[in-house]
Amino acid sequence: MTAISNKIINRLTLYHCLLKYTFNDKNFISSFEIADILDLDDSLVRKDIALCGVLGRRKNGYQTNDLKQAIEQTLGFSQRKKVAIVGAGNLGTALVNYADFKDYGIDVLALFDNDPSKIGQKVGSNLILSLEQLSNISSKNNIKTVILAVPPTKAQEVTNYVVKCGIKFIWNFTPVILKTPPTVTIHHENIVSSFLQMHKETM
Amino acid sequence: MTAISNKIINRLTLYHCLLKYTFNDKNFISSFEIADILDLDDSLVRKDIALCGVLGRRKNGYQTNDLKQAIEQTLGFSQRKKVAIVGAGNLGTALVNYADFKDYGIDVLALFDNDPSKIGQKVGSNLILSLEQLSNISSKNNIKTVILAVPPTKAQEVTNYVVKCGIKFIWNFTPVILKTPPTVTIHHENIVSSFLQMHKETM
DNA sequence: TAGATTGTTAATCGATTAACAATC
DNA sequence: TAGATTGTTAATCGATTAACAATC
Repeated sequence: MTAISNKIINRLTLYHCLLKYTFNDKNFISSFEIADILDLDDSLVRKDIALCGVLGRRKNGYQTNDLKQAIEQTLGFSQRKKVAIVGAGNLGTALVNYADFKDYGIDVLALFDNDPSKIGQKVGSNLILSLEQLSNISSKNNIKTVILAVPPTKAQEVTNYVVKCGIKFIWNFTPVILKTPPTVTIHHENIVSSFLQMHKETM
Repeated sequence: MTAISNKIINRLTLYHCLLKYTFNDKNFISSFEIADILDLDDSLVRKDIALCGVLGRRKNGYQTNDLKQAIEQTLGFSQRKKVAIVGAGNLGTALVNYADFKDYGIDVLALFDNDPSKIGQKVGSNLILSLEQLSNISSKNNIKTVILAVPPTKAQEVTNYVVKCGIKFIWNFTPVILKTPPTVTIHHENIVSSFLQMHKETM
């Protein structure tokens, strides 16, 4: 299978948001409506939808339920993705409680920190565990993905450790460019870049 | 001036992270080194750098200080960007305390919520204010940008209100596709899309 | 029917990569 | 000098847009 490009993944999630929140009471939606609200070209929308294997009706557009399910199928929302969060600071604790993750197949199973004063405390229903336990818990639960939300000064050191624990995907919320073996996939979450993109006209 | 593309903005912030955290003790860095660590083509790196107006030395590469400052200049880190956060839930409070914002010129001036039980409480050094006060405070402080971190059910309603208050940029952390007049710039922060991009090989 | 909309091909646009002369 | 690296042009690749026949 040809991997779907990042841009297409991004647009498909936007279509999904539209279907879930904006057009949840409609039966049909056309490529023109989607294109209009998201400021895209209508033929681009049709191509994206064709990629999900959905067929429209010539006069009515696409059935919203079909389309929503097809997007979920294409993006793998029903495949559960087990995740551990490392770093129980502001961001880590916010992400533990991020309710939307569940809808997209992301299950946060554990929250780790190094700080003795935090270990043992609860964040929502999650207990903060000592980072030492990651190795054990990740192998028991087959966790391959870590959300990294530690201070920049600790980022590389903690990365080295989680890689040793067998972690294969690191969603990096620190500003540090991490070095890892080629078998590990890093995804750098560049929150500030996103802000600057919004403001670029004023730069 | 031709606006810099989103992709270039993203790469420039990554180069900046490298200079700030990884190569902060080096005097020179070559396009090959940057390309290697970020898995990019070296000529792409040189083009990006040329865009910032930095000249390298044929044998040594680029001076790290020059390059870092030029990126900051190009991306406008020293222009202060005043921001209000609307929604004092987990995410809103995490973002208020996000220390890195300052380094990029983002000043969070106020935090608003609708919930009477939250209003008046403190988050770090910030007081949670009633959303009714946004109009006043944004016009007094010339705040044109809002970070929207409210529940999906309130997203459009609150958006309508902040637009009425004169807000021109909305950084949308909700999953709802917002409708606004064309004079307002929306930037949809699609956190889950980002995760799915990382995991796409496993889809 | 006439109008709206799909599905898809061809054309265009923009971004990346390859190549290489210049030169420190 | 020889080697490394820039700066930049030309070639390629991929993504978007335009166009339109098919058809409900």
